[in-house]
Amino acid sequence: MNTVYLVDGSSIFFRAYHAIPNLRRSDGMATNALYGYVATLRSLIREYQPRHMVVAFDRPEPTFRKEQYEEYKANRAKPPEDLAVQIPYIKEVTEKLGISQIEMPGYEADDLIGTLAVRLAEQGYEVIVVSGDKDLLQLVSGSVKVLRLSPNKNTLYAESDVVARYGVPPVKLIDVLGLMGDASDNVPGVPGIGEKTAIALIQEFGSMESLYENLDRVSGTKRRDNLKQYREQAFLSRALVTIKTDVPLPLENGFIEMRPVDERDLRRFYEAMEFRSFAAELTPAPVEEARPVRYEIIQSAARLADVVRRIQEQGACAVDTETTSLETLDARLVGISFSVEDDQGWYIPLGHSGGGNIPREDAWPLLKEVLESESVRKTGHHVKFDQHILANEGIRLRGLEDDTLIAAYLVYPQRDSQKLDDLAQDLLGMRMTPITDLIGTGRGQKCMADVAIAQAGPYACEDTDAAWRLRNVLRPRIQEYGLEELYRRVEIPLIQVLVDMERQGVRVDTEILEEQSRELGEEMKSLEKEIFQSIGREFNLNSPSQLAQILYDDLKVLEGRKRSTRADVLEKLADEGVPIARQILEYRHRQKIKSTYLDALPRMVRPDTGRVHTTYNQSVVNTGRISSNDPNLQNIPIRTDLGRRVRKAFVASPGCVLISLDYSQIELRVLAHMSQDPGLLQAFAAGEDIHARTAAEIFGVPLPEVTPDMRRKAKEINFGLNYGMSPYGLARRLSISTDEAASYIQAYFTRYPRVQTYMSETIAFAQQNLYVKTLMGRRIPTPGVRDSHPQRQENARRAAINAPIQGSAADLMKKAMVDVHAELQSERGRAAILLTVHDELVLEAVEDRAEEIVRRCRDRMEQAMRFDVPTPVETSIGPNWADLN
DNA sequence: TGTCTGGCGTAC
DNA sequence: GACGTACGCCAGACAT
Repeated sequence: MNTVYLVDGSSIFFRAYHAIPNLRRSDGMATNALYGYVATLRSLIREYQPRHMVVAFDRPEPTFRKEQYEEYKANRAKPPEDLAVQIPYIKEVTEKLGISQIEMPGYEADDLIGTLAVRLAEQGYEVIVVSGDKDLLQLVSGSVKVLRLSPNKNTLYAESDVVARYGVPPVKLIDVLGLMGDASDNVPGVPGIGEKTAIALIQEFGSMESLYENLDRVSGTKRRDNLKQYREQAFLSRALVTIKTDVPLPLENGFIEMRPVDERDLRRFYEAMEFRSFAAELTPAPVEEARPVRYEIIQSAARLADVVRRIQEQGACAVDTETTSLETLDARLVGISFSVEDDQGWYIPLGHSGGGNIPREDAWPLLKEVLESESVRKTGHHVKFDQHILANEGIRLRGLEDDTLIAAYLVYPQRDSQKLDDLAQDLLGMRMTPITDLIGTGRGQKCMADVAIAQAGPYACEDTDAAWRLRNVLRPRIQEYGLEELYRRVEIPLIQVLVDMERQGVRVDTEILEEQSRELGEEMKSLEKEIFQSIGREFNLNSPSQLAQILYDDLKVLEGRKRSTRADVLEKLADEGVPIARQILEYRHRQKIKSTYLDALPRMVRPDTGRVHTTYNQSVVNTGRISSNDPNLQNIPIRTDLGRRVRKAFVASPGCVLISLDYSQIELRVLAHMSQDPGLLQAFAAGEDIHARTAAEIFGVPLPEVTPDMRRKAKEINFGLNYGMSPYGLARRLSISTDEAASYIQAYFTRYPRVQTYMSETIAFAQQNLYVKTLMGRRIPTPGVRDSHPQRQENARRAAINAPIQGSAADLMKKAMVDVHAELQSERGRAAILLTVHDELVLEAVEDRAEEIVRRCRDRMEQAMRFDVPTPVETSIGPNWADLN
């Protein structure tokens, strides 16, 4: 039976606050309401094992009832401070318990519950409303029951129980309450009419309407007079106690499902709150060795042939490699493990130093039958790494179906660890052997090749066992969250694209870098000398704290508590006529370029190929972007001439050219599409200069009369839009007053009203769900949007505005990469993707193929996703990265 | 000697 | 302080 529990969170924690007199954390923070709330939910979960549950909360803002009746709840004191401090934690723990929560300004929890109850009952659910409050009994119907909690025993009210207790059916309760009033909410009712009389009257007349039509039949003069005199008040009271069942609630698919609990995270929370008994229950039971595992070490080619047959029969397996190191391009294969069932695994030793391996010539053909077969569907954790290892051995992994790292990144983006061990622990309750148990730590660390096979085998099998089981846990979630397309069509195929890009690398001319480094080194030396001379002593120019001492304490050209020496502060100082400020800036800029790029990059070039091979990370950036490290090739300078020269060292191979393909104004276009603002859509459809168009709109002049300065301002506004721009931020960027900046923003939103609507809807969604979504359904957590700290909440709101835009642009680029990669397969090595820099792809191609490749790849990029605006791609061809664009 | 944090600055 | 997302360098503090 599909039963959904709708919990009145506010009533539960208010009751807990009063029921539990004094409970505090050792730092003094009150935790009584929180404790009672958690205890209630825990017992609810333990007793009923619900699969669907939602908790609703009241909001602090006045509700529509207050508008109807000024005195509504006027008797309620402001919640005491030691209750208020607990509210954020109540929301936090609800999230951690895997329960969705809902609240909406202007409505009470009752109304949200009422609406959900009606809607879910229509969908065929059995609804159980959980509350300590009697008002909710009016919702009871054939498919809605109310569970009233009380310390001694919980009482479930079906329709007949309501009649038995109150003498009227649930729908008549509002009439009863309207007459008798509700002292706790300051609802007046009719004077002199209490519960007994109200029930009797409604039993006799059936409703308030019919009571008033037949007023002359009511006994007792005084009572009749009161009813007559307070007629309006009676109807108002009934309106006030009537729970709304038509609140406009956006209801996400899967919203009512209970999510799996991250026990480690929950335990940390309980520990922080000092709920020791709750925490203790979560401590993993001392490893249940009872679980029998069938892990086998494969010692002969004949047995390996059996294993291969078994995997082929199954048509799917988890796979993992053991290697000599973590250096993707240098590591060698030590062994491979496979799993095809829970608690099962095979380990195939191939490169252990002590012997006992299956000989290469026997193993490779058999392994390839599995690994290179499309029809054997593979699962792994962080498969990009294994693909590199196998590629190092000349094996190309095909038939990849699941990467549990990527799946977990999509399904649980809020987790702080997506490591296999942690996922297995938290999602499967499986405690895995740390690798350090095998190879040790620190200086004495061994290589996996030197670990005995008998030890390595079970360890390796655990990995595939865990990956196999995780796959089965994660798959339904991918489905349920509507992430199938993103996962199967984009993220999984992208893995191979990134493997190829990383292996390809990009050619870097170290001589160019070394020459520039020498040049900057000399300039820095003389700048340093000049600075020391004018100050009169030497110090470490690279040390912000020493520099602050000079500027704030010695020269006293700066003052303030923050003692910042940031570029914008020095910039201002230079404008005020302090010459060393400019010199320090010049020095800093050179130091940055030299240390981060000119000197660091040559060290990363592989001497055998003359190329650098970055690592792309597909599962770190919150918004879904890819990041790059070792080295980071996504922040190579371009803004200043000095920095831009670094790009001259990124060169094409002989006979080849570099190609740049970049999406123009992609984030603004995404914004146009997502907000559906007519002005923006039209401007992009018409192919206008978007900044000039924005300027014309904001400043109210015809397009031809837009001055360069107007356009510059409009450009900053467009830029700031993505970032949840504040008047202050814009004012600083444009060096204008905050008031002026505010008026520009105001003007913008007047001309592009849907943009503003879109932004407030995004924030409302984030506050409702604690995440936002991209066009492809990627979820981006926004945990801070309910933070009680105003600054932190403000920051989180800006992040929530930016996330769908940045994230949707990332979806697009990832899809485009998959498409472009497919397009280039026919070139058989004559062209390759080298770099991805968020809205730009850099390719390398043999010179005489370049023109055609540009054309084909541009088309693929422009068509990668359907948008309501064009997504044009700008292209260029050149001998090095500096000469592109 | 290694590891972590804060300040800073590069990219989109 | 004050507009989003990353990565990496350096100095300086601290642990080993």
